[in-house]
Amino acid sequence: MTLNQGFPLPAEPDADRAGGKRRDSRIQVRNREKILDAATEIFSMYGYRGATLDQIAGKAAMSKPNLLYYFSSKKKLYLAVLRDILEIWLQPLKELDERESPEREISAYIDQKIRFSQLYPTASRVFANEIAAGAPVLKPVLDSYLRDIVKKKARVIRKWVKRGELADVDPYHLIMMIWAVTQHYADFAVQIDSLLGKSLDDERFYNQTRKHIKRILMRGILK
Amino acid sequence: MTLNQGFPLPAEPDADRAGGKRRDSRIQVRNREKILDAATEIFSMYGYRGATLDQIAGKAAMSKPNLLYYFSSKKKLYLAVLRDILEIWLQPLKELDERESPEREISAYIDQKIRFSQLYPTASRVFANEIAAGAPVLKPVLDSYLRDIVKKKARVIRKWVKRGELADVDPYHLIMMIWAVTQHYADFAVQIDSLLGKSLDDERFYNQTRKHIKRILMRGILK
DNA sequence: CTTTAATTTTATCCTTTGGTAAAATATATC
DNA sequence: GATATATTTTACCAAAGGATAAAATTAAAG
Repeated sequence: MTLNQGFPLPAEPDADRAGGKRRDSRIQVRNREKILDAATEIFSMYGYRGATLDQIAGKAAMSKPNLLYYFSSKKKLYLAVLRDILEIWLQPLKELDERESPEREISAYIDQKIRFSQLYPTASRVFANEIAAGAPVLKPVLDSYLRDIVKKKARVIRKWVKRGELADVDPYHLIMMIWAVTQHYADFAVQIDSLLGKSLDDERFYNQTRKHIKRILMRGILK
Repeated sequence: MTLNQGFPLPAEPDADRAGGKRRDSRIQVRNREKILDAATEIFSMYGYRGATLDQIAGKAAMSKPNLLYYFSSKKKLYLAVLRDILEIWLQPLKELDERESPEREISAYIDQKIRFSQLYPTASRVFANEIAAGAPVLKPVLDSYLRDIVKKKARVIRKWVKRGELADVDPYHLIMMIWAVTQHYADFAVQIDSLLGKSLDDERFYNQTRKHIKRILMRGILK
């Protein structure tokens, strides 16, 4: 199943690495990573427009011009962040396999999505922010790439339904329910912390959440 | 059941209406409303920090100083928007009534939430943005007011479980699943439009979505 | 029609922000 | 350790953004 040829965002026309020849030096790699982490966090809170390079530079513990040495513009930095996110966000869906049982496959899918929310809550929020802003950058990806994958996977689910292994559910709505519920725990982490004093970082809470989501959803869709 | 005494956000210390005595004139009311609508839309896309008064004024078809005549600062405007949202956002949950059957009550609750997503998708996104930003304004509300309501309603759900009218679900997770799924259709409307070419504005799609969500969730939680 | 108060516009201020230039410093290689 | 290259710092700039002042206009009341 080879659809995973690289991430479908405009390959940065180089430029992004403002520096010179001796590429990928130790310090280069480390600093780019530091910046991407900081940027993800700040973008996740304030969105593209609301984030400032000063904030990001601050969080990455370097000066703004220094940051701009690694990513020559705010836009390029944002694209780099989105590209990283998209890659890991898309992966799990691609793996739904009709030859396996829906019970096993959907269960595994939910596991992967909730794991993503646990591991990359900020990434999830950057994504949510981008969508809320009208997906100015990701729109083309949603309209083509994601659309195709989802369509393909909807067919898989439909096949399960036809085979009688699954209740008569609409594949698209099912996929979106899974996205909604799993992402919620990342996107609304602050709210959840206010209400329960818990987060997915807490391994006990993580497992309780995971099992609970699966229990309700699986009961809801299995025959 | 009187908990609904006014919205729990700091009552703006007047000031907000910059003008003089003859309050609530026709034009006053109309313009404040125009501004609140425009602000909700812009805040919903870019969050508090990312939104600009120029954009909002533009959308409200007036000049920035004119806007500031009605709301004396960006912060005050944001508070006014949040206050409106919170009020309608909180209402439905308050209505869960243990004396009725869970089937009926939860079904009605889902209906109200999805209706909210249909009627006020921008409001939903402003809320989501505020949470993503760390709830700088709403934190106190989440920590006190919302917390109390949810705790109270969790008790209602727990009672249903004890009575054997509901499967053994965790009340908090159930509430959050409902929030997650219903809000998703507002918060990720752009994504849904990309994937399905549909929105809740489409009455057919709205009903299909509503029924589908309810079918899966109710199957998942009813005995 | 005046007069008074409410609304809108114009001009302007100060701060923040994304970005650049160039000097200074550190790092690697010979 | 000298030289070339990579990295960081310092100083700045132009545009955008929130906000204010005061003049100009419009609407209400008598």
